[in-house]
Amino acid sequence: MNYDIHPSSSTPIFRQITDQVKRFIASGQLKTGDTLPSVRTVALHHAINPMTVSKAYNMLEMEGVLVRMRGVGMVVAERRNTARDKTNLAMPAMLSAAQVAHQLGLDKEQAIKLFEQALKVTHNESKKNAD
Amino acid sequence: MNYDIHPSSSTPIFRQITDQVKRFIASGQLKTGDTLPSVRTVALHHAINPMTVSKAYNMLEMEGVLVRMRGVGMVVAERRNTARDKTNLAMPAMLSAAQVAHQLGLDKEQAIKLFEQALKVTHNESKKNAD
Amino acid sequence: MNYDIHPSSSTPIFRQITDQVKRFIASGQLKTGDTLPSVRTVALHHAINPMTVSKAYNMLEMEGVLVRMRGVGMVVAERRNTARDKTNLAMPAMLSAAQVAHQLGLDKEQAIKLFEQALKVTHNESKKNAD
Amino acid sequence: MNYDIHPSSSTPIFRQITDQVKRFIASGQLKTGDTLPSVRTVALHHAINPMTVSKAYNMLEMEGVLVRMRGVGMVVAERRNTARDKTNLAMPAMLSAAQVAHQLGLDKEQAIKLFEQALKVTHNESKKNAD
DNA sequence: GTGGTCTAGACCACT
DNA sequence: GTGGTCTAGACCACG
Repeated sequence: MNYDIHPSSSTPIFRQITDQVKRFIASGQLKTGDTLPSVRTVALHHAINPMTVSKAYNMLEMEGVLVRMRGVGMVVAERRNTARDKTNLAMPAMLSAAQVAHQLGLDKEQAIKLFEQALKVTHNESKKNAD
Repeated sequence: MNYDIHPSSSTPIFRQITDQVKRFIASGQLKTGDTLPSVRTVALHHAINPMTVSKAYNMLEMEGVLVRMRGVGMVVAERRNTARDKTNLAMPAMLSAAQVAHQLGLDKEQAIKLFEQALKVTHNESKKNAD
Repeated sequence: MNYDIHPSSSTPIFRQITDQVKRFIASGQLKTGDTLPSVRTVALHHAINPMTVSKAYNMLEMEGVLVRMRGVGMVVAERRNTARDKTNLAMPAMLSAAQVAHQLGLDKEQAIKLFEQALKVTHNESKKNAD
Repeated sequence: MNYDIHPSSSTPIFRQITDQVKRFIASGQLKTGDTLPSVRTVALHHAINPMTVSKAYNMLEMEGVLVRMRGVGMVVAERRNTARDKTNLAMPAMLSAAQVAHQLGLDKEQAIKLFEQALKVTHNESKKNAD
């Protein structure tokens, strides 16, 4: 289970982490009781500030997504209704991609073609990272 | 031609302006050679600072969307809408949407279905704004 | 005798005119007593504001380069020492080109090669305009 | 690493900064990954407004010269100095120098001779500044 | 600690 | 009339 961090992205790093944790839970890659990678591990692995990771985990704890277990670390809290979660979590990104396509005057077919390309790229990337 | 400014929004005012100008151009409401409302006009009309408007116009000039014509104002630049340009502009948003879909464990069909919904929503939004 | 005006250039239009008039005189294309194209002609031909042309001519008159003759227009004033003038007039542009080349880390040969290309382009342009 | 700021110069302060940063990079005093002096530091040190410095850094970021690293500051971006890039960057200045030469009636040899002089001057200037 | 955004108001250059 | 530049000072987000 690896985070995909882009330090130069316009979205804050802590936001990238919280969003991805939520998505991993919704997709079932993280289940209730699973422990998350430690703050130190993540910070070292991605060369980012531990405070940033800690902040992300804290926010997830405050939202009730994670629970802090002494001596263990952060673990995934009780599972929620994932079907609906998935849509809710996916829509913002979908909408912004759709908006961009619309502003560029792309028609439906062109937009979907590009999106399919992006899916392919993403799929390949994740395989590469798994090595 | 009026901008829709929300000073309390989390997206910076200058960004709201740049986005809308791009949208106006993409939709054909602004065509090559058209002059934009002057910095002062916009600033007075929306009770915002001229610098803010100026910054927005400036960025659009640097992106090649507008051209500054001395003593005239900002003018819509020649549109060089290569297919390649469009792809380059669209890919970042497409990739982030694809990443979200992938991390949620959606398969290709589900992802595209959500994307089509987003396209529909965006389409309707733009029609509403045109009223 | 045609001016080469670039309204979108960063150097003001009136400056472009004054500089070119001086160069034409230094090169002998304009001699003492020659009349310059009228403000109206220039303004119409290049689609610029007559006030701008007038301002340029006025500044040249104040510098003693031109003389205003009633009913005739602006005529070239007494001739100056052109050999030295040429160098003085040419150096600023040469220096800025040299500076750019230097900042880009080009060596002497590369810089001169580019400059020769530019000379060729300029030469061809002027032939085209003469048609 | 210190900027040389002349507030009374006719060239805008932000431009003085952008030019110098580019020069530092071209000369190797700043290398990929180096962090620049912070906006506040520069502003305090030269008694100028932070916004002015910020604007300069911003423009360099948009040009791809710098990269903004969150919580770290501005960092020199990867240098992709294609020969083609260089030509594109150099040509405008070359063309305007060539135009001047042409309008002064200089032939190719004379023009190149002047350009070589300018190169020499520029070269000496840069050595002087390096002291 | 870093940069980003905005305001209010001034002065300048160009057309 | 147009936009450009700068100042002084405030508040925010991120790491």
